[in-house]
Amino acid sequence: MTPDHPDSDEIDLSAVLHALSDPQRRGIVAELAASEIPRPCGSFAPAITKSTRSHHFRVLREAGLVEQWMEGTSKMSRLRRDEVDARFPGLLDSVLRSVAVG
Amino acid sequence: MTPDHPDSDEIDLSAVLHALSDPQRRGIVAELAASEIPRPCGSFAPAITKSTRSHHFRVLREAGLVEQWMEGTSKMSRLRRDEVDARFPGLLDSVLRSVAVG
DNA sequence: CATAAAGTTCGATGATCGTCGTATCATGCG
DNA sequence: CGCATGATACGACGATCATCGAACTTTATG
Repeated sequence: MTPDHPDSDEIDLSAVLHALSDPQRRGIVAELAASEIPRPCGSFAPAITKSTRSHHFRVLREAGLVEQWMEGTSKMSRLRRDEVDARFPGLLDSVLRSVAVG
Repeated sequence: MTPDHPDSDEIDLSAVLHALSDPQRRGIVAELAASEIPRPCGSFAPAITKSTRSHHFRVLREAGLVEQWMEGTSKMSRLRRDEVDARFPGLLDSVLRSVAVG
């Protein structure tokens, strides 16, 4: 796997919770969870700048929440649901359910 | 309720996740969940300073995770498990289970 | 090759964070 | 009252954060 993607068993709880504590990033994760088909970064959070979005994706990737790979000129993103679930069972589900609530 | 304690329906997800993203605070919450009987603040996280501990408890209280009240010269703390569960079902459980993992 | 599109990188800026030490406040006890 | 105890308030410090704009890289396409 490309660099900056931690292995399943190296996903850090503090990093995950910190990554999810930002509403912008939580929105990206929620969208990613809802679509299930990989999408380019640019199709998320259109209200913010390219550089800010790039920063958010880096945080998500380094926390282990998202896998990314190049496809042409686009960088695709996928939610690492299974890996996160394997490390912290139920955490992602409860957070995603909470996003819908409040 | 004393000030700085948000109502159940006002508990903010970002605040909760941010509060739980700090290992020190996560340890306090885990201890609080394990004991179930209220304990004074001073009996937690003995490695850090009083003022730092006071800061952490304020973050936890303002996030809605902990309720505090005075008892003599001690300030007691209780995990607001039911209130947090009512707002974000399963979230606290999954985080506490994750604390045990890694 | 030239241009366009999609992201990254690099400061920079203002805000927030975790930690500390000291001073302060409230309560209990002699 | 005077003193001890438990906790908060107030700066202060370095670190990190979210955001931005401008410059750069990479890939595709004319």
